[in-house]
Amino acid sequence: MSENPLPILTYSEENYLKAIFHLSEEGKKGVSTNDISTEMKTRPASVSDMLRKLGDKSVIEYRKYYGVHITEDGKKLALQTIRKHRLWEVFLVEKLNFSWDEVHEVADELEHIKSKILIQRLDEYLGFPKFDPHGDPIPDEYGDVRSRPRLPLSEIEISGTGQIVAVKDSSAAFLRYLDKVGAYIGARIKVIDKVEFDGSIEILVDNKKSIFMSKEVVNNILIMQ
Amino acid sequence: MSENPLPILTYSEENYLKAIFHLSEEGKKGVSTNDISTEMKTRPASVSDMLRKLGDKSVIEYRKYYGVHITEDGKKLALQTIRKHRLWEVFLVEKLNFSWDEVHEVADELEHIKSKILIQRLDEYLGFPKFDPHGDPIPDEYGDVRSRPRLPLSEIEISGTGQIVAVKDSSAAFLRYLDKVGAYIGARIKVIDKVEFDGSIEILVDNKKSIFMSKEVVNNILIMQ
DNA sequence: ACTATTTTTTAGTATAGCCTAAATTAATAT
DNA sequence: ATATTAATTTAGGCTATACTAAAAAATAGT
Ligand SMILES: [Mn+2]
Ligand SMILES: [Mn+2]
Ligand SMILES: [Mn+2]
Ligand SMILES: [Mn+2]
Repeated sequence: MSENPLPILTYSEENYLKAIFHLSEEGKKGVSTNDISTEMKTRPASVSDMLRKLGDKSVIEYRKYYGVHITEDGKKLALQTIRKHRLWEVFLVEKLNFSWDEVHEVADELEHIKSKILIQRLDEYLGFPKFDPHGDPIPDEYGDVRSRPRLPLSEIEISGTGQIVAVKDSSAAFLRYLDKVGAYIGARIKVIDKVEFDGSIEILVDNKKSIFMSKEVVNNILIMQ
Repeated sequence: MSENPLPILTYSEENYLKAIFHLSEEGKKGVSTNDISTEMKTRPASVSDMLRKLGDKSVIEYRKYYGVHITEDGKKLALQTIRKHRLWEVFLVEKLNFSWDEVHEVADELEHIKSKILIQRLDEYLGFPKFDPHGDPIPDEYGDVRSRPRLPLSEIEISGTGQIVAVKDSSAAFLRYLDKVGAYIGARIKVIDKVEFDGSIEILVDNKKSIFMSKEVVNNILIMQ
């Protein structure tokens, strides 16, 4: 049953693996060198180097020129890092009064602290939260994720209703925009109108405010119906 | 008044500088390459390399073959790292129920997280603590330290009394020994007897238990009278 | 199918941080 | 004062992670 122990990754390898994991989520195809390069803000040549290393450690399957697939071991490790990232985000928001647009960079550093007991105690201290401040599910220590069904706001029909459960984009700019228009995780929305021409829509938030949202915004809000 | 901004140090440079700062505390003389090498568990050749780099960044004064002195900038930076280290230690003990012998390694990682706001909020969240779990003073954000007068238990005369305010050695082995014999920060002690031959002493802790302590132990307990 | 374009990899270089072995300087002991 | 010893630095090498430029492979357009 229990195979070789999971390999130990460097700070940098953890970041690449996390990026590959996230890119794998969208679409079943292999992840391309260029996509990783864009995500990681490094040059493609550096990515090729790193892919060889991650391949050697068996956290990805790497066939030159054909993109990469994450392995089971890779998934476990990526989910551990994601778990830490999201728990720290909860800590920052719930305990240190950070706003949801301030936590990402700091969590990107904190996620690499290596101490099993630290994360267990943190989890306990936070009351075993299931979702982070952006609505993303927090994997348990075995990497199991209880994700709720969710779909982009753009897919909701006119007069359809639902609740904002997560955001796809965690950039400060986007989150501050949401703050400005009064949108937040948990808000109830109703689609009033959809403009086919530009993909924009009009919605009602908490049955109070009517807001126009561009396609870019609408694609990054996730709804549970 | 305000000079050039302080240089940005790498993770490794921060660790070396912190070590140099601590070694500077004991005795006014320059810190030797060998002492740093011992403290950092790296070879002297690696230390020489690093001293050149730290000298280039003006956080130490480096004269080849004559040991190093830390500069004002260096002191400020070292104290910032120490502040972070000790605040995280308080967090781990007070909030996450770590025992005082478990916090050192984790804090040695956490101390490098770069976020001013994080440390300010953490400080506030902890209630602006003045001392860490080992009794060491926590510098404020300007590097000012309000240290209390303290001297090694070995210096207390027979029938002298005092309170344990800090420990010099923060190793798990030493701290667990103190737990075992019922010594802790804040405990009141009275020296019953001193053995000149081996430097050991007999003390009364909280007027209850009589304990024999070796020279090694006695040198690492700090007392306020 | 063949060429043009895009993507990816390789080759070669740089920096940080470590190492060992050799050379150099300082300290010490007679 | 000189010789021996100890401390320190230099030289050269290794690995990790980046980079640019060039080569190679895959893909797209006709
Ligand atoms: Mn990260
Ligand atoms: Mn998040
Ligand atoms: Mn450290
Ligand atoms: Mn401490």
